[in-house]
Amino acid sequence: MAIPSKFNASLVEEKWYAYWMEQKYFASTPDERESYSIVIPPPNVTGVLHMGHMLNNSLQDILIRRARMKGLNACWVPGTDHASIATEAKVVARLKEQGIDKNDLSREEFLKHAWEWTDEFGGVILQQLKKLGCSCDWDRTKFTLDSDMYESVIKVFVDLFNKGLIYRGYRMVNWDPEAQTTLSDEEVIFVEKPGFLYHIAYAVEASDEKVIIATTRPETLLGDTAVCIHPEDERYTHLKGKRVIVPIANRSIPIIEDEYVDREFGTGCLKVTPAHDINDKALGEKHQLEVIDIFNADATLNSFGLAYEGKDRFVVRKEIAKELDASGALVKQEPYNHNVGTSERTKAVIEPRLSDQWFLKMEDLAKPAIDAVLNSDEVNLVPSKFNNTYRHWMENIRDWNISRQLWWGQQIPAYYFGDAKEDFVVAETPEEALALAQKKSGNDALSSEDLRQDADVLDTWFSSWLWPISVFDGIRHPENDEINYYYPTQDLVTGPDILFFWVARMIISGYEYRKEQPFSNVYLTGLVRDEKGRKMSKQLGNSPDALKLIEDYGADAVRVGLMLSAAAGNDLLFDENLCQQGKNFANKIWNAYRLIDGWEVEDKASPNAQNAEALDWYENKFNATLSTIEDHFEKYRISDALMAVYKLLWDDFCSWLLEAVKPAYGSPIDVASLKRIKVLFENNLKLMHPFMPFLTEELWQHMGERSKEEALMISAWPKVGKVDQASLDAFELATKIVSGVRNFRKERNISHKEALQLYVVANADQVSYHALIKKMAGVEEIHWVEKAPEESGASFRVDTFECFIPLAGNVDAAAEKAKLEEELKYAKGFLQSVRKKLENERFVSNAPDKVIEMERKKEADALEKISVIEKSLATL
RNA sequence: GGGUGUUUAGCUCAGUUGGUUUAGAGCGCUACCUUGACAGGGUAGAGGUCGGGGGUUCGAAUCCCUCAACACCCACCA
Repeated sequence: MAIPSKFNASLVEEKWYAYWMEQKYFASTPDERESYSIVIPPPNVTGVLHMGHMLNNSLQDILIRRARMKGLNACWVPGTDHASIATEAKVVARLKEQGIDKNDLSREEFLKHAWEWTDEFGGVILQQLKKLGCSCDWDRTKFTLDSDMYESVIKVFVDLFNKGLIYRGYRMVNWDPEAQTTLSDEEVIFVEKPGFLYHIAYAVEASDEKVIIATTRPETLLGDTAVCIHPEDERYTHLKGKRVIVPIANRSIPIIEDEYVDREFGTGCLKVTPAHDINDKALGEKHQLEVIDIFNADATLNSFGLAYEGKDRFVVRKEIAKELDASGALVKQEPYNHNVGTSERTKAVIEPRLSDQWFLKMEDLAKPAIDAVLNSDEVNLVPSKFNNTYRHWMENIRDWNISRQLWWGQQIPAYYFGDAKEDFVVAETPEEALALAQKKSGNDALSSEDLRQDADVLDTWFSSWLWPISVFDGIRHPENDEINYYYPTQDLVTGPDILFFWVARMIISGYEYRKEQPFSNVYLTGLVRDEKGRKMSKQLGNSPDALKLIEDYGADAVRVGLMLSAAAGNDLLFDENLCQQGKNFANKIWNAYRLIDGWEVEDKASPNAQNAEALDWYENKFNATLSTIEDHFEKYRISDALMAVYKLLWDDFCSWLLEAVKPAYGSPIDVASLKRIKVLFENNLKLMHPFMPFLTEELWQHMGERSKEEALMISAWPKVGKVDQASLDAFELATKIVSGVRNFRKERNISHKEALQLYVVANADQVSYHALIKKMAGVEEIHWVEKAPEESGASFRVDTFECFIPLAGNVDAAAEKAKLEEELKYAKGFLQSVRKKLENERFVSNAPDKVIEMERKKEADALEKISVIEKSLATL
């Protein structure tokens, strides 16, 4: 059967994926084997596969496939996240296109639209992961809003509330006026924006004097309830106890004193707006100031905005500046760059706002999670440099604002039954809530009609922080077989950008609800950047279409391309050339198979010398490499592991082994050698399979008739065999001789086809792999001699052995001499550097014996080499 | 402002507690070869005073100090 000379990925990928699925190879159920589980970082349900997903899911697939082959019960749980803000924003935008305003809909109507959207686009990303070859147990696919997952979240909320860890607080929060919801601190991105520092004069009451304050937000002066000076600022001492008039508003407010004021900044005089600035709020509380909130939820001004009511904050800023200028109150307006908080999702400028929110107390919860990473090593961050970042955040952790003013999410299970602040109960169901409310109010007549559930939903992360537990239903049924079997999971692969959002919180919930870490290792990938080092983004348009890449290069090639430059924790500069390299590699392996497959077989022939030598060596080399690969995997050096496989296959297997055993054209290979080669090739395929699942499965099936139970993906990972280091060293010497001869040919333009005679000044038993040297170097005969023959020819040196090749034609004596002299110069220089050390008494007396011994050996070798070169020079 | 980390060949990176030949890999580059697996191939080669300066040591890419550039995280002074 003719096999095409190029590997065509598109012809095999779908076939094998379907086959693996049919055979249920991805599925896992608890059994007597040891478990190995990974939970996927759930992508947004409406998301589309991008390079970051490709990277971390390739990594997860590599880990899970290897574990599976190692005989562990491997389980990779896939799923998606409802991503409350992002999804709700998309749904709102879509409704807007259809001419529907969210505010005109009831909660139920809106949720119906949101579910329609989810059903339509949701899970596309999971289908895309299949194209990449991901071996997830799809039967276990979870969605954070599935009813069981929803229930788990509610149960946890109620539990934490009952433990006194969740509380309701009137706090200043980050308000996104566009999404009209609260954001956690982590969702606020500070961006440096150009603005102005406005110097505004406030008239001192009952005086002609004015006091100048500096602000970047003149529009908030309508909410001012004090002006603050530093108590020891002599410039303002005379103003203590006086009052000033707020321009425009014409209100009288007090001058207060606080050391919070930085005397160096601006005018050293600060206006205080407790409703709209976190620091001002603190000042306001301290000095018991009035709070005037001037904004509506959409950041337009409310009735406190007076004439500006209904206008947007940024419009008002300009107009107020104008009005102040007109009245002479605007003293100065200088350009000033400052950091402005913006919403991660909507990019809107955040408005600090006071409102009722739900909070989770974090300090005590965080303690076991700090210990797990920093002391007990129950959770291991890879690379460990993130430990410091983790510590810093965890030790300064603040209470988590978990409520969001959205509809898409788990609705907070708090039920209000009266108007007083404490007239509410928290319960898993409305029925339980009613009972609790009746009890709390002492009013048995209270009916479900009288209960009003909190309108807010929970932060998305409040459901995903339970992910490793809830996917195994460990919240609702803490003793079920699955959670007991699969939890804790082993490895988590994700980006460092969600170390706090998600990873830290999962560790926290793990200890709170399972008394155990959720995973042992966290592999933190880097960001995928483009070849110029820029972050990939839609705006820049520099993010390649992930699916197009798979189409163009094949999934295996893209996986290899990504892994080649993906050291843990380091950003990777993605270059499409890497996919090309992956594709070339796939093709190389494909052709290695074609070669083996095309050989004629001779039943009777017994292995010739170089076949036996080469095969023995490769078995050895394979084991040595496997052992380093295992070491790389243990340290999560995945790209190093791949590189080791890459070199084993390309250099050792193809360039040395196959070239060595390749029969002459038209000649057959002996059956024994071929059999060994095939076994070795199959072992190679196993090592490559986690990286290139499709190609390897295809070739595995070509290797022979296989029954269904013999798919490569469930075959046994090779075990590290014995490594004979001396034999590997001997092979290396042989390859150096081969290289020497090749070099010799190249320098003199001697064709590879022309057979040469090789003289080596050595005993035959000092060098191994004679047959292999002859074949690979195109040498007809190796002569083991005591001294180079005195005839026309040229020499070269390998280690301390002199090699000589006679040449019938003219030898360029001058060129040979120059070359030898160059070599001599190097050897002498080297000798000198070694001797410098050895002649240093302090070195000899202080350095360990082993080091000195090594230096002496270097010296002896150099001396011998020098003498060999000098002898050669003399004969010229 | 505080913190963490990075800086080694043209590019992307290794270099494990300072010492196995005056630094390694992959890609790229150069020359040549190649009509019997693969031109997406082969063989060989060039290319680095390990960011600058100082120090410790018999010995430093590796440890210490200092400077510089870059990256990320945290906080945020109106």
